[in-house]
Amino acid sequence: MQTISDKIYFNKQSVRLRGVDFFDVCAIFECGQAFRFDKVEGSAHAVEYGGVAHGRYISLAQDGDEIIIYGADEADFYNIWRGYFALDADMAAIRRDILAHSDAPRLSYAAEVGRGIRILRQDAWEALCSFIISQNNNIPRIKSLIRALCERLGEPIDASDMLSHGARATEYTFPTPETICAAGVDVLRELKTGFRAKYIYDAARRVCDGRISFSEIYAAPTAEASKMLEEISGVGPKVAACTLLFGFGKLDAFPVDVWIRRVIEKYGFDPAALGDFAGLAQQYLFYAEREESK
DNA sequence: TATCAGGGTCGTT
DNA sequence: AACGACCCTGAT
Repeated sequence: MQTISDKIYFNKQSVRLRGVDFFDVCAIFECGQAFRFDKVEGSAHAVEYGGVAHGRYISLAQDGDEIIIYGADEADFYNIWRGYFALDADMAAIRRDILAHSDAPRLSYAAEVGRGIRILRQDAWEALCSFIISQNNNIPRIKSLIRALCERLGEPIDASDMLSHGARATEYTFPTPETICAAGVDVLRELKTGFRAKYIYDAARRVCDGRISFSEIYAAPTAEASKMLEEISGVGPKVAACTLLFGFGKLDAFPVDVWIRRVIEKYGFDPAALGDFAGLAQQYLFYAEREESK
């Protein structure tokens, strides 16, 4: 197991890590991989983001190389958050591998801009559903649609002790495929998901009746896993790649979206043969391009 | 107020 | 392989 950080301190409701490198809370949550975390305004820390993942509300604060996870104890840290935040990944080695596969100046630049990005290990169903919603949509609306979906069909979480960390008194889990099946496609329409309603419903149906098997997708190589996901109506190569990258930990998945097309066009960037960690390279390029457009 | 575009995909040529 | 349609809304 890779060294997580120099020191870890556990309290009843928080975990503090010191000496963490390649970890930028702002970049992690602003690079468009997770839609349920928001910046905590008026935080006592330099940066703090709060949100729900794996059925729990937490916030992640950062001051320099010190990270604090609020709302987590030692058991949660080892069972959930160490993996979720990829704290066991050898980022230096991964970055060396990426840069050894391509000497494109734009990539080395973007890898510096996005130095602190980590690919979060999100729940597979949540990732699938979220990136179905993301198609032909903008990030603010994607976030508000997902919030509405969770408030309507998710389970309430008592987050009253996290109010000072950006939580509402009640937060909601991401709804299961079973819940979405039971609710029906009309509920998804009411939430104004538009033409995506039938796609979300089809995905839920296929997961519930076993036509989509997450364990088979996990076991399959990325190209085959993508074909399995593409059986779902409304899932093409891009949504499948995002699902595999963020929900199944397949770091070689390389989502090609409008921003990456732009990078390929503008810089003559060649995305072929980026290696086993192409997905992180994609996040570097995506993040750098979007930051520049602001 | 009007128009464009948004982390794409589908159905039709 | 190319092209328009698609729900709705954030941005200009």
